[in-house]
Parts: sequence; C-alpha cells; structure tokens
Amino acid sequence: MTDLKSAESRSPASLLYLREDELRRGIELLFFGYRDFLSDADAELATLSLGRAHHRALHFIGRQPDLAVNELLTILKITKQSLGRVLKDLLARDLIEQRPGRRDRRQRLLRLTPAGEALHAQLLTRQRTRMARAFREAGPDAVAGFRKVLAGLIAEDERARVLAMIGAGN
Amino acid sequence: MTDLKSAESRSPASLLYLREDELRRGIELLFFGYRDFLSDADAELATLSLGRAHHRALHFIGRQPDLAVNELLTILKITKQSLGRVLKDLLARDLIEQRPGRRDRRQRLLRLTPAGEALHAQLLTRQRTRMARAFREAGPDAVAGFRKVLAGLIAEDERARVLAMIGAGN
DNA sequence: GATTTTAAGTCAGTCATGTTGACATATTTA
DNA sequence: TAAATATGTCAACATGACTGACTTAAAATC
Repeated sequence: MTDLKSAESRSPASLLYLREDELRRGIELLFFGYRDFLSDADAELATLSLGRAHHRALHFIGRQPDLAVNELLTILKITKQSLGRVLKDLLARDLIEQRPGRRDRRQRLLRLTPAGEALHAQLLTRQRTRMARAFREAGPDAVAGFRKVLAGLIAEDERARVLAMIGAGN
Repeated sequence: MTDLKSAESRSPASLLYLREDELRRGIELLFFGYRDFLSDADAELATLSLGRAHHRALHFIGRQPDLAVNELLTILKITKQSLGRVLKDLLARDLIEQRPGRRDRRQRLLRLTPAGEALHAQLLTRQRTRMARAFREAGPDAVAGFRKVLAGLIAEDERARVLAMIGAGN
C-alpha cells in the first residue's frame, strides 16, 4: 500500500480522510469476505457440476417448501428465463419437485426431494461452519453489528420485506 | 416464512436450533446486503457498457498506482486470461495506462488515466455514500463488529495478507 | 555465457449465468 | 366473456469466468 498515506502523515484536521478510508476498508472487506465465504460451497458445487445459481435456488426452496416460482423470482431478482434454466437442471437431477398449488392451480410450488434436502443440508452446514467460526471469534456484540450494518446496506424499498423474510431477530 | 418455526414454538432447550437460525440469518443477510450494495455501481457501469470485472480492476489500480499485473491477479484471484480481457477494454477506453517497471522491465505497471481517475472517484463516491449511510445508522460499535466478522470470513491463509493490504485499522 | 525461471500477453474453445423480446398455455379475476 | 396473472419456452446475445497451449522479453541462476 505504498500509495495509501497513513492518517498521521496528513493534516491533523483531515477527519474526512479518515472517514473515507474507513469506508474504503469496509467496502473492500465486504468484497474479500463475501468472496471467501462462498468458496467452500463453490468447491463442493463444482464437484457436482452445479453453480451458485443452483445453490441459491436450492437454499431458498429448502428454507421455505412449497415456494411459488414467483416468490423465488422476487427473492432472487433475476429473470424468469434465468431461473427457468436453473429449475430445469434441478428438476432433471431430482433435487427439486413441483406440484400445482391447491388454492391457485396456476402455481407450481417448489420443494426439495430427499436428495435435494441432503445436498441443501450439506451446503448449509459448510457455510454455517465458516460463519460460526467468524461469529465465535468476533463475539456476540460484533455479530449484532455485522447484522445491523448489512441490514442497512439492503435497498431501502426492499429492506422491510427482506428482513421480514429472513426472520424476526433483525 | 410459514415453514420457519419461531424459537418459542420449539422445545425449550433447543439452543442448537437458535444458533443455526442465527447463522442462517447471517448468511442470508450477507447475500442480500452484498447484492444491494453493488447495485448502485452496477447501474452506473451499465450506462458505460462496463461490468463488475472492470470495476474491480479499476478500483484496485486506483487505490495503488503502478500496480503490477501479477499483484492484481493475486488480489482478484482470477486467471490471467480473464484479467487480460478486462485490461484490454480499459486500455482501449483510455481508463488505464501501462508502463514498464524500472526495476524489472518485464513488468507492466498499471495506473489510471485522468478519465480513469474520474470514473474511479465517481464509483467510489457512490459506494461510500451507501456504506456511509449504513455505518451512520448502525453506529460505531456496529461498524467495528461488521469489520471483525468479515475479517473472520476471509480464508485463513489469505487473511493476514488481505488485512495488511486493506490497511492497519483492521 | 548459457539455461532456466518469471512476467506478461495471446489464441482458441468452453461454461455458467445473466439479459431482452416474443409468444403460448392454463387459470383466476373482474 | 374478457382481462390479468403464473408459468414456461424459444431464440439470441453479453459478461466473465475457466482450461490449455504457446510466445516474447527480461531477470535470475548455474
């Protein structure tokens, strides 16, 4: 970091600089933390010729069985066509199954098959292990702060909906 | 979340469940927070027909002028071929420039052109604005926790190097 | 000085995952 | 009955990753 001046080397009143530097560090930490957090699951998915897109669909179907396609689209914010390809793969590999909704028979409600449950559990366990280590090492106060800041990063017009979906504790 | 039972509805001693649920919330918050954090920059990049890959290269070149290609590869952890295409685009659009290293003339040191600086500053300001709002709303203790947990998510064999690169405050 | 290693670039092909746009079908709602 | 909705599908395309093979120039080593 030869180009990044230390705070001490600058004018004493450059609080703005300190602030900008703190924000830059937060931005970069988010990049590296996110990337490495996904690496465990990525490695496992690669052995199955599946990608992140499959993982995300599997995750949200697993956590909320009988999820409708439209709900999943709202969660993932991708196009119907993109999701369609992923669901097709997961169906072909017997990781998920569909059935028409009882109230609304246009809907195709999605749920995991036993094989899908197994994979979902395996991936989630891996991710929880890494997250658990970070939580444990950081301590409960840090965990609360982590969640608070991340919640603040969510788009304002989405935040209430997302936090409600994730669960009450936020 | 019809399928997610509240903690109260379960057996009193299910601390494991509480913990698993807390970890799941952290995982999901990271997903949504990261996605929405990038959305500002993505929108701006799209107007210029640039993508995230360009943004990342621009960011790390901007923060450390005269960066060698190899250093950038180490930071981004992508292949030379992938980076090559991105750098070619950025060079063609006069956003970065190269010059041979003085000590090692095999190296091509990368730096931003004035136009690159302008774009870099514009993108960084946008991202800082969103991060600043989240930091401000969450408070300083939360910010410390946010950083602590994210640092813990970085791959162990990378952590020291990454934290050193990001800056002392972590 | 000759050989090996390193830094960088390039060509070619592939894959995963996103996009737009147009359209089809079944079902529900107005 | 007509309109809106939920889903699926075809086609074409862009981005950004990958592997593998190879070249060139310069530095480091023997």
